[in-house]
Parts: sequence; structure tokens; C-alpha cells
Amino acid sequence: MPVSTLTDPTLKDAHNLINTGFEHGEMITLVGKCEIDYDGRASSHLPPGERLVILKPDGTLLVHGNEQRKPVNWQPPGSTHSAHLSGDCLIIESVRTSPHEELDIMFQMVAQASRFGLDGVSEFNLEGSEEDLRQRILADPDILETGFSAMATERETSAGPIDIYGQDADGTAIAVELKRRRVGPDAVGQLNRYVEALERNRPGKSVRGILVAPSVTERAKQLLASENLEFVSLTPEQGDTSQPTDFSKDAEK
Amino acid sequence: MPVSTLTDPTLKDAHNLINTGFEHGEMITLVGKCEIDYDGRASSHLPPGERLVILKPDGTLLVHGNEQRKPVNWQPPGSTHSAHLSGDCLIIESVRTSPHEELDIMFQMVAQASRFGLDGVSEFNLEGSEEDLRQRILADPDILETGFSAMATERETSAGPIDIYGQDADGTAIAVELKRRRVGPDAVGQLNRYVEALERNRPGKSVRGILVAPSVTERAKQLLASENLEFVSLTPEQGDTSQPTDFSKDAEK
DNA sequence: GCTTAAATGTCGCGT
DNA sequence: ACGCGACGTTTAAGC
Repeated sequence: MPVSTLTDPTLKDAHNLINTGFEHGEMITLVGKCEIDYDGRASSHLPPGERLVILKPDGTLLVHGNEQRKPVNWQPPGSTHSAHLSGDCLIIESVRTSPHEELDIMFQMVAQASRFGLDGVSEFNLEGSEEDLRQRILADPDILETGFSAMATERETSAGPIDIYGQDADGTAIAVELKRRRVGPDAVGQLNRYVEALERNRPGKSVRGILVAPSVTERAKQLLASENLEFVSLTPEQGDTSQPTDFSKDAEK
Repeated sequence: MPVSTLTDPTLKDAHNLINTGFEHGEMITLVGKCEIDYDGRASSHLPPGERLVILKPDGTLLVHGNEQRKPVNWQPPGSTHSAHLSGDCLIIESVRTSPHEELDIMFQMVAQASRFGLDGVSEFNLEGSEEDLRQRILADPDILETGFSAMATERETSAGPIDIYGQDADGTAIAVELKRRRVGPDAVGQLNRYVEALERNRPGKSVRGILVAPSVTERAKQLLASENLEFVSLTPEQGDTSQPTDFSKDAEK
């Protein structure tokens, strides 16, 4: 796993390293003082400052400062990168199409330039997702409500797809919206759209709407009540008995 | 702007560099082969593979592969990092509290280790945000609708804050929801929640709801119609006459 | 600290 | 390519 690193290189040497990295489809990192312009979905300008710049072979570009998880500037995968020297600056240009977005990084000084290859993507499985919550309910529908039976997942309505569509012991239709974590008003609005869409399609017949999540906020609880929707507390993970002290914040139906 | 870099260091030397970086409040980057476990809001495991790891002095941790804008694993700012040698591994531990989240990175091999300081945050102003759109309307309310007058921004309702609350030439109340880009059903649901909250609070009096965005999707248009809500096409930027070919996709009131 | 909604959100999946 | 919704969303602002 070879890494080529230049410390305090001339801009010309940094430029050469970058181009070699491009040719080999490698990762490139640059540390130095630079000024940055972005124009695309929005636009921004960063005055000269010290940053870490990362170029990935898939066209991703990241600019990181010394704080925050989010890059201060970036380009998404698929962008096209190029580097050139102009006067006393090393300029990195990144262009994306559809939508058109452009990012220009002007380096006054490069303190470090590196290039290296990384192996491809490896197996990665995340546990605790909304999909896990769905599987939990489909495997044992009674945990949602005694007598519940699932009839479809991702059932289409004019307002969008319902996570689980089913019926209760009486045969009344139920729309179930799943959330992996505590929810606010947005999730209630989502469920409400689906229920209203179903009711518009089957006039006269009522449809129950059930929001399934670990818990709901107070405002969401009020909205559920005013829309005549229901809530069932479930987590994606089976034996999740976390935060017993937070029990007071769990909203019940 | 001093950068200390080690190429193909022993794990012991890499360990020393990391601890020195911690002491000095510096950025640290590591390139090497590692295995990663995460447990917190969800949980995941990454088998051994080559990655770029970034540690920021504010407690941020990023793990990047050779693709994607998003890190494959991370810890948010405020996390606590530590490094130690264990057998033939260099282990980085990161812990976050509230919620408790833990990330363990086990390096089998380090190809590059660096530490360097970056100067603080600098001026950064983004243009084209929803706030810009709001300013545009407040400066000239007629661009929304002739006779419109704004009475409040972020006006609170039982369903949440309305972007702009005002009235039309007839004195009828209007809730305005702003979006900086083309919107889907979620934005319609949001506006609808606000309008219904206002109507619940002032029974008998009707409230108009206007969604302001560059354009809406077809489904959103249908939802607007079924909820009796309106749409006005505006962009955050003044002279934004982009995508004339997309005009057919702009929904009109 | 919790809630709420914006974001250059990003990302994957479906049409 | 666009629509749609999940995401360990992250982040900021208000309370």
C-alpha cells in the first residue's frame, strides 16, 4: 500500500503529484493555505485559510477545516477534477454537471501533498435501521396490535408509498408508518398524507393510521390526536430496553 | 504551518505521533489497513480494509474509503478520542456521550500518519438559502401576490413555526412556506399542518396556504390541489432564469 | 438539554 | 434523469 508524500513542496511539485494521482486513480490529500469559490445549487466564498483537501478517484472532493463533521466545501461523486498552475497559485478546479456546479480552490501554499490507493468497498452491514423494524413487525405482526395482519409493504398511494399496509382484527384497513427513532411532527404529516390518500380512494371506508417509533415528541403527540391517528412504541432492535429514565418521554397511544 | 508526517511508520511510532497531535490540539490523518466497529444509535462492523482516518481537535472523527462524499464511519464533534497499542494492533477509541456512541478502529498497518494545526474558522457566507428567499419577499411582498403584506416571520402555531405569516388584499390570513429548491410532498404536508393549526385556532375563519419554491413535483401539485393550497414560483436568487427548458416542470398556481 | 426544520443535505431505489 | 423517502443524517436556532 504505497503512499507518496511531499512535505512543504513547491506548488509545481504538488501539481505534479496531483496529476500523477489522477492518472493512477488514487486518493489525493492536500494540506495548505487556500481560497475557495463555490457556485452551483448555492454559492459561497471562503477567504484564504488553512484546510485539508481530499480528492477521491470517484470524483468526490472534500474540504475540511479544523472543526465539524461536515466539510466546509465539497463536490459530490462524479465531478471532474483538474489542477493547474497560475501565477503564484496552484488551482484545483472541480466541475459537476446536472446540476452544473463548480468549485475552485486556489492554493497559495501547500504544506503537504499525498497520493495513495485504497482498496474497494467492503462488506458493510448496519443494524438498527427502519428495515430492521419492518422485519420485526412482519415476523410477528401481533407486536403491533393483536390481530394485525400485513397485506403489503411499500404499497403505493397517490401521496406516496406506505411502509406497511394491512388490516386489524375487524378487517379495517391500516396504514403503518415506521421510524427508527423518536419522531416529530414531520412523521405525523407523512402518515396523515397516506391515510388521507387512501380515504380519498375508498370514499366512505375509514382507514386507521399507526405511527410506529421508539417515541414521539409532545407536539407530534398532539398532532396525532388532532388527526385521529395512533402511535405504537417499538424500536428496531428486539431487546432494546435502553434509557429507562427516559420512559416519561415515551408517548403512549 | 508545520506538518509532521511519518511514512510506513511502526505502529509504535504512529501511536506516538497521534498522542503528540492530541496534546497539541492538532489535526491527525492516518492512512492504513483497519477494522472498524461502531455501536450507538445503530451499530455496524467494517472488515479489514484500507481507509483514510481524520481526527479533528474538536472531537470529530471521520473514516473515508475511496468512494462517496459521506464517511463510511464517523463520530460527531465533542467525542473523546484515545489511542493505544494492543498486541499487534494500534487501536483508536472514540466515545461520545448523550447518546452514548462508541467507535473502535483497529489498525493492522499504518502507511502514513500526519499531524498539523489548521487555523480557526473564517468568514463564510452562503448565498441562495431559504433565508435569501425570505428577504426577497419581505423586501417586495408584491412578488408573492399583489396586495400581500407580511405580518410576522417564524410565527408560532401548535404545529410549528410558519416561515411568513401575513394577509392578502382582502385581509384573509396567509401562511407562507418557503423552500429554496424544487419540492415534493413533504413540503406540502408541512404547509398543510400549519394551515390546519391556524384554522383550529380561529374556527370559522379560513386561512390560505401558499407554498413558495422554484417549482413543485407533479405529486406535490396534486396534493396542493386536494388540500386547497396554492403555489407561487420564486427562487432565492433575484435574476435566476436558469433552466428555461425545464419550464414545463414548473407548476403554476 | 430537547425540539424543530433547513441543507450545496447525501444516498439508494424505483420509474 | 427525476421522484421519493431514509439517514448513525448534521447543523443551527429557539426554548
